[in-house]
Amino acid sequence: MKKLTKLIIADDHPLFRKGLVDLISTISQFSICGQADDGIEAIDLIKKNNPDIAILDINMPGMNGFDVAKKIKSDKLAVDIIFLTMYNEEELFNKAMDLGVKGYILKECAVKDILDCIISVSEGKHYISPVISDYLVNRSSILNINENQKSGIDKLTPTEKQILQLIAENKTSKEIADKYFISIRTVDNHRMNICNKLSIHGSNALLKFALENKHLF
Amino acid sequence: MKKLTKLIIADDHPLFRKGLVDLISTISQFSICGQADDGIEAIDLIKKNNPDIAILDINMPGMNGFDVAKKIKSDKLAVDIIFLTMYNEEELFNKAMDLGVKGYILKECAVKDILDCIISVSEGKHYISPVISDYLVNRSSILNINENQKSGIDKLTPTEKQILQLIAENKTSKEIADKYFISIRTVDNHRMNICNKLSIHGSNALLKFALENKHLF
DNA sequence: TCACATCTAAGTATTCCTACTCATGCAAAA
DNA sequence: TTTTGCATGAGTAGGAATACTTAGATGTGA
Repeated sequence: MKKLTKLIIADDHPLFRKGLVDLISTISQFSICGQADDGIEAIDLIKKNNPDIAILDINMPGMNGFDVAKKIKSDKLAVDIIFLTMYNEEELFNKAMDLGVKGYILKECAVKDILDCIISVSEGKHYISPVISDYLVNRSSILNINENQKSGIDKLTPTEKQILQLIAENKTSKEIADKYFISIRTVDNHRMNICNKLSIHGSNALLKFALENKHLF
Repeated sequence: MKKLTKLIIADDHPLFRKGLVDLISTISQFSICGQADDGIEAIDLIKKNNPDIAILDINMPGMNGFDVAKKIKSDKLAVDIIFLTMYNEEELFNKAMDLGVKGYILKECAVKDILDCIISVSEGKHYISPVISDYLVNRSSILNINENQKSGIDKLTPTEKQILQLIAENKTSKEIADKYFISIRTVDNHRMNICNKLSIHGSNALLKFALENKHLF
């Protein structure tokens, strides 16, 4: 016999909430012990009903999902969090990860995925929306389009790439020069040539570029 | 009736390869049309046998998995790639994503996960090892330990956080000063105070910190 | 052989950031 | 009320990166 898992749901769209409730109700293992319109209500419900899992919409009036997750963390409430969101932005996803969220699914996901997520989390596992995986993957194609065409790392010579690598590793021009037994002025010239080839300008432009794109070379 | 999916396997550990072959052979849908000891052999096999999926170990002598994936991409070979690796490092994972790899699993994964991965990819979907998801999630705890205790962003005043934010957005001290109608010297002082509170030193140290940690504030 | 790319190096100037010290005004807390 | 924290501003110094120019050495391919 399965252990009963108690859930609360917080979402400011009543219709969506109803759909979710209906979906979860089809599984006898789950019991919904509360529904909230916003984050503040959600926190109240969690403290009152002590659910195992809280399904939180990120975008809510007043306290949003992140605020609720922070509150749960700071108050050390024993509840696992699932974020349910419309946005698949990397920033949001990373923030959620940093808050220790157990599940992260997009509203556009298939019903099966949403159920899978709740089941996984109820079993103590993590679950991240397949679309997010796809997103992480597809990031490559976007990046490749942007960067193969726009930034043209391809245009760099081997030496230039090597130097760019070291810049990304926090090395100064002097350190690079010492490492290869060449003059700082040579490194300077390479830096300038790289800047020109990549069409980047301004203070510390190369460092910024190198840090943001080091996964590409 | 299911369509037959042809695979090739490249791994420099014969024993592991045998285990994998035996595992895959239990599923009639799959047919292994080649095995390779290293990357060069893998490329040959792919060109000769035209498989649907190539399962590549990242760590191989000569051409490694990344080299093979690059070659596949540059030669526009119509084969989906699954990376099978011992290392769950974020850098490697991100690089794999950027190469358009369809599946990414760790050797430590359960047999079921490995099969799930192959099946998913054969169905045209992506599959990323659950351990990687866990890794992405657990990164938070590591980060939180490292950064709540070590870096102490908490110690910063609101103004200092605001300035740090702008630094992360590529603003120079002058731009920040202009934006808030304050003197550059004031911004300078804030920068120095931030550096001291975070115990960071060196050229462009703040910019580096801001870029690497902007997801935290 | 000639042209071209690349690596090497130096000159000069400017801007930006770091580092440290000193000082004033304000508001909240002790 | 005095102290403390914070925001504000300036002086001075030096290190580092950008920006632009010129130029010798080397190797490759046409």
